Amino acid sequence: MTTENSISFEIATRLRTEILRQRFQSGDRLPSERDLAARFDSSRGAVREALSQLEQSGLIDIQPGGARVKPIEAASISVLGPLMSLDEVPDPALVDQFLQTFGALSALTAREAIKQANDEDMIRLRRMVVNLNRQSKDFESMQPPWREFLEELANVADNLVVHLISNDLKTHFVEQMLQLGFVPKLRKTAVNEVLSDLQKAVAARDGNQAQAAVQAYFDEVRGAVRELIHSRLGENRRQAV
Amino acid sequence: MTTENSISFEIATRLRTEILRQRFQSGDRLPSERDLAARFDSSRGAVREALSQLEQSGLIDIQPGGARVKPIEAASISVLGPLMSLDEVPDPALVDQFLQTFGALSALTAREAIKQANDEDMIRLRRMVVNLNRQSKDFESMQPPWREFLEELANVADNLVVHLISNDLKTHFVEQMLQLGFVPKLRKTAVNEVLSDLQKAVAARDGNQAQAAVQAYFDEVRGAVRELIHSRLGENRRQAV
DNA sequence: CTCTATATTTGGTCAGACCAATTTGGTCCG
DNA sequence: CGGACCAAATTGGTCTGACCAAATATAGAG
Repeated sequence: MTTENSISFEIATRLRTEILRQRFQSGDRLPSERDLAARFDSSRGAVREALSQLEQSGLIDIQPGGARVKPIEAASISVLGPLMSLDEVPDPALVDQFLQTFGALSALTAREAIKQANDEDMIRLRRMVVNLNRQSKDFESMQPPWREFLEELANVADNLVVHLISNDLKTHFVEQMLQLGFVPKLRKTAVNEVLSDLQKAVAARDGNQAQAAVQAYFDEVRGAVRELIHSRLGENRRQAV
Repeated sequence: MTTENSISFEIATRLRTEILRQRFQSGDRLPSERDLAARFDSSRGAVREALSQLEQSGLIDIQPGGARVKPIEAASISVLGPLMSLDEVPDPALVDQFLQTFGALSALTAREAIKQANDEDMIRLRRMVVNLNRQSKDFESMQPPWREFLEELANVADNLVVHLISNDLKTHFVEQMLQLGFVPKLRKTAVNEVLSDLQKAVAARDGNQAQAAVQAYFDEVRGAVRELIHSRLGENRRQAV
């Protein structure tokens, strides 16, 4: 974004973090706008803009009488980014849920893309899958062609709902993963099998099989990422001692 | 929500509608805050709160020099509700995409719920599936037990990411469907087959099979809803003539 | 202790002002 | 004619101070 340097954005960020860190019980009243303005050494207008954002993301409920904190479960998906950035190393369970979800949506996209593709699309997709199989089966070298493949699937499937969700999901996530130098170690034999299935599915134009294969790939990534985060958390714990 | 009666909310709603109706080309500059305040007969503060919301939902980009409209594809999932409410009868393609997506997430939830359920959970789930099968196979009578079943699955799976997405997806959608008196006509034999598969899957604790069955059910609903919307659109066209 | 009436607090909105950055318009030069 | 440059107008970002109506808290009466 571009307006991230404004005071209201800063206030929203700090309040959001406090809420996500459970500094407030659900149902608690937030300090009044005037108090917040004083605390952040700014004006009511800036605070109101920040609160307006937090309300739209479902974290608070503004009423005459006071703003009340809502449970995290009531929030919108837009809080996922901030939620994963709370600590240096994100919550493993949350990352796993993210990958599950992103995998399911990608798999759906694959199914629908194959269902709706025209001949040219299929040619392109087949070529990309073959290319995927050519790469050595480590995460680093497979990432770019996978990304390309998923984007092409999304183009063909042309599902706006999934697209919009992906906008929210990818925000902050990929960058945080990369920033941590994430290189999950995939099990090559398993990945080979998945890719083989995927290639067959695309060749035979079998949407359901392609869906299963894509999901299986993400499940592989999930397992590798889980291990990686746990070892990372172990390191941090050792450093802390 | 509770603050939907404010001026800033009204301004945001009207501007959002105009943007979604493509009244502005992507990249166009929005009128200045002062102009908008004059046009809506209000103050800059109210307009700024509205614009702040629109920016958070990814519809515009506020910069010194002016606010610019972004392409809809860049928006957040929170625009889905307004997007489907643009016309009295929502865009069939969009509804189909919604059901695809919701179905895929529900199917994922089923898989993970069965994977993580303890013995008590499984007993409850099995009972609910049997109960599902007892109902007559029309949409109206199956809706409540399905809803209950899906909620239970979500409780067991406990996937916050899917939960947050569902918050956004369900907003405005269900009510609009109900408001239209939507009663899709399911193909009973197909539904029976799906439910039978689902029951077997839950009995055998086969997550993947349950996932496939749930998805198949949603695909059935998709087909029925598609027909229904098309006939509804036909009626409207006839009325218009 | 309960209930009511009053005073205070809170959000909703507005008007007006200042600053810094951008945009715009015009001018001058090649 | 075209491009570079500069000044003026515009725009967003922020603050101050004010008023209203609704909600809340408080004190007092029963």
